[in-house]
Amino acid sequence: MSVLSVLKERGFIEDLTHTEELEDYLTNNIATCYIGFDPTAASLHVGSLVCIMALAHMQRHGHRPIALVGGGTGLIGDPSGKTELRKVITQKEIDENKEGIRNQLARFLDFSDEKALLLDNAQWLTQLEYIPFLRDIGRHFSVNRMVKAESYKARMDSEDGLTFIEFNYMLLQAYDFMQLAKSYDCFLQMGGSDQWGNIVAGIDLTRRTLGKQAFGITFPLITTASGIKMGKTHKGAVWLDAQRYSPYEYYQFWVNSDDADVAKFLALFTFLSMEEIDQVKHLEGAQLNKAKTILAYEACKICHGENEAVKALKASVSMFGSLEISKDLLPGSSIPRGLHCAASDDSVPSSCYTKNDIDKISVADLFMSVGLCKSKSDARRLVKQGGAYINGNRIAVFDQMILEGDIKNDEILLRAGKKKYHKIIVN
RNA sequence: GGUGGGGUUCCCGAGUGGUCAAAGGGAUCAGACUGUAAAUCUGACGGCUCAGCCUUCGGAGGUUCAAAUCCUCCCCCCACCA
Repeated sequence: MSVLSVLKERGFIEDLTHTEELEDYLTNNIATCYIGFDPTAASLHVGSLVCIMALAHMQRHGHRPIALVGGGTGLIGDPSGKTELRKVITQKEIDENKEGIRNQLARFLDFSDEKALLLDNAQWLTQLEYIPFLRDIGRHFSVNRMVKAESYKARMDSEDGLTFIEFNYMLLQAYDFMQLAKSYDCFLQMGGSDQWGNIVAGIDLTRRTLGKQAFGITFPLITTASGIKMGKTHKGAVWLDAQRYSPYEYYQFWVNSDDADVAKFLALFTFLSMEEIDQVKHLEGAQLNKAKTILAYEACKICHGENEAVKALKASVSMFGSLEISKDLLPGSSIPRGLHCAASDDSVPSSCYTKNDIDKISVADLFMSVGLCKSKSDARRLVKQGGAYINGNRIAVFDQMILEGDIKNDEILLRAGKKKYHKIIVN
C-alpha cells in the first residue's frame, strides 16, 4: 500500500496537488519531503502532532523526511490564518528552541544515517540580499494573486490589517521549498491546511526557477468534536515535553477525548492498523472507554516511551478505578492486557513537603500551593461547591487545618473536582 | 499629516456621573446525571484577614461628596482622505 493511500485512509489528507504525478513520484522514488516547524517555543505540542506523524509515516515507507525549523522565518512570523500579528522572537531564543524541537522529533523520527534531516532555513534566508531577492524571486509573484490568497484573508479582513513583513512570508516559504528542491531533491511539502497558499507558491516558484515539478499535501485542521482546535486546552497547549506536560497528564489528555473522536484519533495518532481501528467505530459506552485507554496508552508510548505509558496507565487505574483490557480490543497495541487494579500511582502529579510545611497550613492554602487552585478565593469556592477532597473525603470547611491524621503512609491525596489529583509526599 | 471612530473584567460585547466588581453571550470551574464521554440541569466565575474590605474599565493627571462614565495631556488601534 502506498504512503499516499495510507495517509488518505488515516485521515491525514485535506488536499493535494497533482494526484497522479504525486502518487507516481512516491511510488517510484525514495522521496524527500518536508514540513516546516515554528521555533516559537522549545517544545512542540499536540497541534503539531499531525505533521509529525505524517513525517513518521513517510519514513516508515522508506522516504526521507525533513523537518525544517523556521529559524529564518521565525524572525518574521507567519500570518497564515492568524488573526493577530505574532510577536517576533530573537535569534537566541530560536537557537534554544531548535534544540528542544530536535530532541522531541527524535522520538518520532530516526535521524540516524541521514534517514531524516533537521534543517534550519536561517541557513539560506539570512544570507539573502534585498535587491537580488526582489529581482530573482519577487518577480515571480503576483501581488494581485497574493492579495486574494486565502492565507491572508483572515488578516486582510481583520481590523488589524497585515504588515508588509508578514505579507512577505509567502515568498520566504516558497523560497525555502525551492532551496530544498535544489539542494536536497525535496519535491514534496506538507503542512496544515492553512499552509496551502504558501505550499502552492513554493511549487510555482520551483517550477519557474528550476523547471521542476514539485508537490504539496495539506492536512486538515484537526478539531475536537466540540469544535476546539486540537491540542489547545483552556490551560494552554498540550506540550510534548515531559517537563512541561507530564506523561500522566498527557495520558489523561487523550483519555478525556470525546467519544466521537476516538477512532479518528487512533488513526491519526497511533500506528495501529486500520482494520483494528475500524472495529472501534462500533463500540459504545464502557467498551469505547477502553478504546480511549488504548489511545492514551499508545499516544503516550509514542511520545514518552513504553515505560512512561505503563506508569501513566497504572497511575490512572489507581486514581480512577480498576479496568480490564481484553485481548481482542485493538490487539495490535502493546498495552498490558487483563485486569488492572490499583497499584502504583507514582506518576500522579505530586510534590514533597516536610511535616513542618504542612503543620499549620489550611486546606485552602495547601490546594493553592500545590497549584490545584490559583487563588485563595478559588480554593474557597472549590470547597464551598463541594469539589475539594482529601484522601477521598469531601472537605466541608475551607479553613480547616491539615491534621496529623490526614497523613496516610506519609502521603496526602488531594483532589479538586472529579479528575484533578495531586499527591503530597510528607517527609 | 488631516478627519472621523475606537481601546471595558479570559474572549466577544453592554454600560455615558451614584443603585457598577460592571448587563448579556461564549469559554472555564464546581455539583447532579454518567462511562475519567457528550448532551442536559444547577451554581460559581477580580482579590483578600469574605455578611466586610481592597484593586480593576489603554496610561498619567484633574473636576466632584461620588467617575468606566466629565475635563486635560499622552500611548495604541481602525476607517477614509493626503
